[in-house]
Amino acid sequence: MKTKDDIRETLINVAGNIFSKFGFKKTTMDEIADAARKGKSSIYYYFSSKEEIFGAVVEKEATILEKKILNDINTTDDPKEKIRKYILARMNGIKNLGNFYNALKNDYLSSFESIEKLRIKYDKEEHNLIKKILQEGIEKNIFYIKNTDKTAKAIVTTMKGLEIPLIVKDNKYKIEDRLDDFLDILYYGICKH
Amino acid sequence: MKTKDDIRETLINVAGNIFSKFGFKKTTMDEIADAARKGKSSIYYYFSSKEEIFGAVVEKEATILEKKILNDINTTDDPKEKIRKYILARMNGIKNLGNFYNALKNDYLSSFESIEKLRIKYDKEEHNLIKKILQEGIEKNIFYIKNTDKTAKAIVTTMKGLEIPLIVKDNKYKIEDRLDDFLDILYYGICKH
DNA sequence: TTTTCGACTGTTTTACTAAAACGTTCCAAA
DNA sequence: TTTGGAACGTTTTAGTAAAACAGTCGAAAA
Repeated sequence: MKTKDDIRETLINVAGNIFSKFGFKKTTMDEIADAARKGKSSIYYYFSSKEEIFGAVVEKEATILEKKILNDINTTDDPKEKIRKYILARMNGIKNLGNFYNALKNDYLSSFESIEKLRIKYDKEEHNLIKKILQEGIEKNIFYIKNTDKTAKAIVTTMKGLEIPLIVKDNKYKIEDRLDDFLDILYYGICKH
Repeated sequence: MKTKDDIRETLINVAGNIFSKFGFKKTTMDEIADAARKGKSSIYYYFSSKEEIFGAVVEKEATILEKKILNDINTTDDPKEKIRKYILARMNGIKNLGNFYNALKNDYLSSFESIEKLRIKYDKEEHNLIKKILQEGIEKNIFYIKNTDKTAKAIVTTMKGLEIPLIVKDNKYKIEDRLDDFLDILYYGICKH
């Protein structure tokens, strides 16, 4: 017998499939209900609104991405390599999460408060993770960084810049091709020493 | 007596004011004509289409920005300082040019071919300018760079990332506050040496 | 000859409306 | 506890006639 949580999860998966295809606005509660073989109003027994079920979908995807990233960076001990793996995993994840993010943007120009809160939460986690890698690099005597907080901020912002071609759906853009040029600057800078 | 070119330029200025306020789509040829105290069809004596006069406006603004940038970076001989001045001038310029760029984006999702060509042209000029500064730095024994072309590409991409908060109109965002953290990484990297 | 513009053309946008679809609630049944 | 049919108020859509639009033309003014 299926528990309440099981059905909730099924609904999240079903809804996720439809949302990723049609975006938030063009997905109707009826469609989700039909695909889940339920009555439309039954969904309201599990979620209080369309926005809430969408938020649950996004949160699930983000959690999967986070796990994948953490897993990837733990395949190495070298902080330099960790940063590399981090950026690669993140960029590849963005391609998928970007679907949801974009779907939102195109539907409503302003996103929801609940999603915005999620974004801020993951931004903070991202910042802390980078910071941790940097500190690890300092301890291992590999990095020399005056202010890990500011440096992490700079790296995160730069990474967001790298992401744009992905979100704008520039298909010919290959991260791997450019990543090493970036890392080279990030690690060693351009000044003589 | 005003020459044809004089009137053309007046029209560009008048149109520029209106375009920057209302964007491409919401600006009508009648409005431009009225503001210039001309009949609408007279404008077609100077420009072949609405798109052409818009292109002329954008080109003029871009040229002004380019002059300002070139002027700024020539106030110093230090390549490091040149890059700093370049980014500052560029970012501040984007705030204004962003008006036009955004106006276009919000009106039509896809921009015009003619504007796209301009963008590509200025992207190339930007790349070459950065490359020139880098080479100057190498000659002066300040920079150590394996591949100036790839490095210039990396810097330009990073700069585009820095621009986003400006285009998204994040008013509290101050470039100056973060610029030096970026430059510190760009110049010296994060690795011990 | 160079420049201007009123009148015109075909197309696109707007303003309006009624009908359909939507998210959400309610409540009785399972 | 869980389900879904019916109903509610709101939003979106489809359709349409009128207005506004970009662009043309040819005659007149400079």
